[in-house]
Amino acid sequence: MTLHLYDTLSGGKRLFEPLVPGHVTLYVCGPTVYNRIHIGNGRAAVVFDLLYRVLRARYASVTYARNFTDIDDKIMAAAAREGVAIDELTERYAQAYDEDVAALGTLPPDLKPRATGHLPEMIAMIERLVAKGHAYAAEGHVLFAVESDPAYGRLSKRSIEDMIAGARVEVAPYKRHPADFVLWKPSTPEQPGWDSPWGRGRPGWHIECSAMIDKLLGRVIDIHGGGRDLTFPHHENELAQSSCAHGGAELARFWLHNGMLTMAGEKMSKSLGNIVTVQELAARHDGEVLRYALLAAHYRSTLVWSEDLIEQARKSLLRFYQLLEAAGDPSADDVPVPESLQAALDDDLNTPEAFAVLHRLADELKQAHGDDARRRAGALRAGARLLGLLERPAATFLAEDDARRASASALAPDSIDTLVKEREAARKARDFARADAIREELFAGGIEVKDGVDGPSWSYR
RNA sequence: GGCUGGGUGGCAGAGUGGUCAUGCAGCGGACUGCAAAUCCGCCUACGCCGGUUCGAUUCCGACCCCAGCCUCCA
Repeated sequence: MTLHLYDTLSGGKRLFEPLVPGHVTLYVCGPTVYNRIHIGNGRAAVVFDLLYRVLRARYASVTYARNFTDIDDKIMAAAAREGVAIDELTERYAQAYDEDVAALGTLPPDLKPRATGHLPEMIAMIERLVAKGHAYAAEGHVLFAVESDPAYGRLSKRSIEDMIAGARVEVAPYKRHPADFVLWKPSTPEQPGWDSPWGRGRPGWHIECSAMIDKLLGRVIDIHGGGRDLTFPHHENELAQSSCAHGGAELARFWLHNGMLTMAGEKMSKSLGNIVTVQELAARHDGEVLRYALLAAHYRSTLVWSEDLIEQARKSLLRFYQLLEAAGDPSADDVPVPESLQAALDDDLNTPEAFAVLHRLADELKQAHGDDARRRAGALRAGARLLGLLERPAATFLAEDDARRASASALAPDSIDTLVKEREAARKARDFARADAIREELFAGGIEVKDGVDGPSWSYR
């Protein structure tokens, strides 16, 4: 079986094979650390975590790097607002990021480079671009000259002319061309800065990724990932810088971009303010449920985020875990990933198809008995594990889900037991009107009573 | 305004030139004192208009609508 991935640059699915056989290099644009991330940011982390897992299952060695942008004007503003030092602020939110994405079931990347740790590399790359005539200094700034790169615009599929036509920003007077972008900019004495050939200053946004990729992963990496909204200008500029600095070499062999999350028809974004943080969601929902919800759509399409989506995800996982428990909760160790599921993920990470496969496996498991059921449960779990799901003991998930229902219920367990006993007594006396009234009361309180052969039992609904 | 992508059943969301996505919700039946769970069945789909074709939701063209990007953004 072969892995096919959609590449933004070539505009289609292509067979993926690493440049160096058996070893994959993956770089994903991480967060600018100045606040808590929202669930849309979480989607990117989960999507590329899934890719990481699929690659690791397939290749002997995968190096996954995800950066922290820890120098940026928004960070400076946030630090000033909160009255804390910049490094304190960035450290706090870098840790918060790690916590948030861990809650979504992501594995830590192999490398987590920070921009502030790579100033010499950035300065060196800017110097190289200046020397090659791709960049120029002006009024303390260093700018990349887009006209020096005939291929500029190829990633986002727009021409320099298009960009000028749609320009909404005022063009700085020192730019030779309106689309030229900043590689280096001067800092005032109060602003953080580093000494450079162009005076004390700080890097532009895009150069860090180019410099860190070059240093940590090599000139040409296999896969570069990030959100769709990074395609332009961030990735376009990264590509221009790196390829111009490296004599035209491609920066990445595959460019992967995940789609956006929307809330009520609009993109969830910090600037629009229509965000819901991962922290807030994780307090109310199981992280695995959130992960399932994020993977419910194909990673390239827009996903409509809603409470209903979360509830659907919870119900699916509840069903899977209940079936696993009924089958003795077998482990997936040494169980191969079902072929149909592997095929779904190998087709550009088709998670909706993968979920359909899991539900089919679950249907078959439900019909099975004994050893056959155990075997099928193991297969279900092995498939789900590749998605980073169903990795906990079933009893753990079910108990935690129950606890969440319990805390949402108005009824205390004691009074529930009392009511259930009362109802059972009424049933014995064939006072069904009374029994049903109690059932209604419990139901209203979020409790479902089930009459089994061993007597009644109840659970949160 | 420019560029890119998309419009699938109540909702979410895959996919395909002619037999099924899948999940949730809903409806009917079996089972149950009644329910729940389970099982069986049902339901309404491919924005609009043309074209290609024996046949198009799927290919082509126009149109309408939506989203993303063009400014920090996953």
